Amino acid sequence: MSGTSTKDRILEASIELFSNRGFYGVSIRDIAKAVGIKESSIYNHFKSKEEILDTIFDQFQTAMEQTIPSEEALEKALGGLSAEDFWKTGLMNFVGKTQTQRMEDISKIILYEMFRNPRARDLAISELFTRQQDVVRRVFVLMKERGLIADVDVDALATAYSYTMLSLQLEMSLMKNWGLATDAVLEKMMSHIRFVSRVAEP
Amino acid sequence: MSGTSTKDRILEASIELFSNRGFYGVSIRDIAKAVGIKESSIYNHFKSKEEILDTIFDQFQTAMEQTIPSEEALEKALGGLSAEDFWKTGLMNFVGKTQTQRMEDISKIILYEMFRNPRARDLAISELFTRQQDVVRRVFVLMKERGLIADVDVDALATAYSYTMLSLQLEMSLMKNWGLATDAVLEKMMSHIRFVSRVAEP
DNA sequence: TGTACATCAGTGAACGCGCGTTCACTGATGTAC
DNA sequence: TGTACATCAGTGAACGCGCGTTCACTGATGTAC
Repeated sequence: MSGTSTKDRILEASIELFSNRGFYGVSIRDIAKAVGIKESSIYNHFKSKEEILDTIFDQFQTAMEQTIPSEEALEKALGGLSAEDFWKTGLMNFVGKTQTQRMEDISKIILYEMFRNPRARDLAISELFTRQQDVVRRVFVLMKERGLIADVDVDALATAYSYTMLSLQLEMSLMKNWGLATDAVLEKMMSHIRFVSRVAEP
Repeated sequence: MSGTSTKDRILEASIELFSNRGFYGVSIRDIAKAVGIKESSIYNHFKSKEEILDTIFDQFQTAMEQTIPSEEALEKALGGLSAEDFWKTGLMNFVGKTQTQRMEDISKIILYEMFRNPRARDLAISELFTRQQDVVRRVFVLMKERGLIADVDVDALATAYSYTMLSLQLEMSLMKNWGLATDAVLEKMMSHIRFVSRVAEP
């Protein structure tokens, strides 16, 4: 299986290390040790340390672009759910999925590096800030069409929803990082969903 | 004047450098060059590079604790303003003040380091996440007492307001960092204030 | 007032160390005939 | 089937470099008598 090639193992280890200590806090020797090879072997798979980061960003971007839901997918996901239940279901899927751990780690790397790495900056703007808000906005538009929410400003509603969630995700990520309890943050997320749903009630 | 002592100049330069390149991205030689002294001179003022960071965090914490407004100060600031005008005034003060540039830079350092530095983690939780929300909550309580806002859940309202602003401040900080236009982010802030005010209208 | 001494910020040279990267190599595996 | 050769992942040793920090020093300023 291709999932266990040395190249992939280098990427896995790098994501885990970079997300905890930042790109500059991790050495090629750290990565090699985590993979179980010698540092010179890394260069059989990547031209430089920078290229490892680039490859991680490439994979993230591809994965994010593939997760943009189509209009049909959104309608199907919404199904017969109320606004509140829809967001709660989405949140539980997000929290429960182990698959998102990888994406969460890469998001952390992007937040780390966005102030000095132009690629990370672009990904932060397009994927973390803009994309998330955009999907949320499309869902609210759909909900409005179906009469699930009142005739409110969907842009402002999407900002209030997604930007709050972004901060809460950051706080959640920080808690997890240090092994602290995440209950309070999760409760804040649920409470925020209830609040936004109530505010937009038809 | 004490503001131009070598020690203070080292702190100033460190804040500027750390906030742009992170603690590990800046060397003692970088700091010395920015101040205009030799690297060995740094050690006449600080025991180690780590101690510079600690001192910066100390100053930040002291400054933050001094800016907790008293109940009287809040009442006075609210004056006869409407909810919307109060927040807009606060935002313009925040954006306009050059004095906050320093605090903004240190906030950036804290966000940078909070995943690996325990002190930064504690400051992030207490000063960036909790404190801001708490002051906002107190303002909403006051507004509710005066009938300026409806009988809504002030905790949820404070979360929606302050956590959204936190993300927007992060986005603003990113834009400024790269010399990109901040108009769109500022407009999002204003629009969010209008939205929250409308939502809580009595 | 002048002299002797203490204090203190700044300096230049050096230290040991970990960094990213290179390179000649080894040994296993695949391919051609 | 066996032999010759190419390919390729992994290795150990070494490189030049920048890092944080130390240390003996210098020269200016302050203090005591």
